Amino acid sequence: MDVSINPGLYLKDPQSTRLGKRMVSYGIAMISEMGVEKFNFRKLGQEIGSNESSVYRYFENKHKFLIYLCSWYWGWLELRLVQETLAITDPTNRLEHAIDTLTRPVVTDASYEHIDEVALHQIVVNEYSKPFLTREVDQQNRDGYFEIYKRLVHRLADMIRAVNPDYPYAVSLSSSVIEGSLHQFFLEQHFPSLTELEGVRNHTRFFIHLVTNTIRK
Amino acid sequence: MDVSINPGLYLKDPQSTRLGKRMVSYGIAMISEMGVEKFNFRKLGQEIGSNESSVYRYFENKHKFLIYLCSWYWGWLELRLVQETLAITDPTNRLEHAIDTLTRPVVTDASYEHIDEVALHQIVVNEYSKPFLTREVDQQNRDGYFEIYKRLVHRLADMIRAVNPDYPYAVSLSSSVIEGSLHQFFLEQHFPSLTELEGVRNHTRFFIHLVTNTIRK
DNA sequence: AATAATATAATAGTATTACTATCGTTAAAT
DNA sequence: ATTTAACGATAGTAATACTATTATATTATT
Repeated sequence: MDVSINPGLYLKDPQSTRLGKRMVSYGIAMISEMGVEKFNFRKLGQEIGSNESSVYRYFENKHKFLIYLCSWYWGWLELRLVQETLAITDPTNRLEHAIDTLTRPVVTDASYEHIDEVALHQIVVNEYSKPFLTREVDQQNRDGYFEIYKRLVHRLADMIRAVNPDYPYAVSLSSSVIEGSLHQFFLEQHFPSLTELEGVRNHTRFFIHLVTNTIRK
Repeated sequence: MDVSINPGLYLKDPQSTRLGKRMVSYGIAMISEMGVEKFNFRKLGQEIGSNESSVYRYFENKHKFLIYLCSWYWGWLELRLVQETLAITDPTNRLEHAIDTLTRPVVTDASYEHIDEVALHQIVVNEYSKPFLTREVDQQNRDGYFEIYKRLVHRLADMIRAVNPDYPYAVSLSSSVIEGSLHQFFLEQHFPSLTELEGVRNHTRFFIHLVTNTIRK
């Protein structure tokens, strides 16, 4: 199964060549270490034994590269969400599994060799709103760059509605959980006094409890 | 009542001079219109009929200027929170009023002439995580630049605990509400398909319902 | 195998930005 | 009246995010 990404996010599909895959792979490693601010295409070119200009032939700019990586992350999460909930017929049970999938700490997925999901999660946690918080967000939304993310939010919202069709804020609750999960991971790392969710299971516990109580009839 | 801000955020207190106040006032207007990316001190200097170098004598850099403005916002919110909940003795009632204060759309506060709270809220919504999402966040946290924000989160957490002392995630719930409120405003503006909270009262309804149900015994 | 087409590497260059440094002038304090 | 501090104006710097160009390597076509 492959994660499909809006072609507007790249000039040449990085999945189509060895070099392109190296850009993605090393890009994830570098950004998770140094952050997007200090990352640039010159450094990436050097790191992969290639050149700045070659990277620019694959990606228009750094920002789109970041959106590309985040899209991959959300697409991957969506795949896992579908896989892990497909067989579950009971709505409540399915919703709980969905929240678990979306909020528990990420571990490496062997299915994708050249992508380090843990490092990618680290990026998304530490830069999660940067793809959104720019003046160009509305244009980029129109261009469909956030489709995967939006689909994910709606999937969870559907599962919420399946448990309680009368709850009027299913989408807001869903977007709160997905964004909130990242935020709590961020707090755990940088502002531990602002969260109690240290440890592996607490994220999931917190959000399952929150959602089930919120939508209880 | 004055909002007190960590002196490390400025070189010279902008509240202490007319020129400084103009920097803050026009800075808010400009950033809310053009966003932090396109905003810079040269433009601000021009706008206030002064000079880039003068602005640099008040603020070390653009990022600290943004943190200064956000701190002002959070300090102002904290003041309102205290004012509006002080007289309420019933914990549940107090918590609901607190959430209302923190989540309802901002309207202008006549007490502060040179600050446009609505524009400031606009900034916080559209750039809310930028003060945090930098590599320097840990150092800046150590320097105390986020104390006001943290105090606000703990205030709300205390009120949550006052209603239900057994709920184990009061701080996480509090930080989720405060961050989530901004996020839902952001979605309303840029991704209306990801939220149902259009209109004036829905934000408050959503969060009061969420919190009270979540911590219900 | 020869040739054409394409992909990549290397380098140089440009415009912008986020500051710093300097200095003359104005305003405020003593 | 004189010192001191604040401000305004200009120039300069280092870094960044690209763009443009050309040479070289790789791949595809015949």
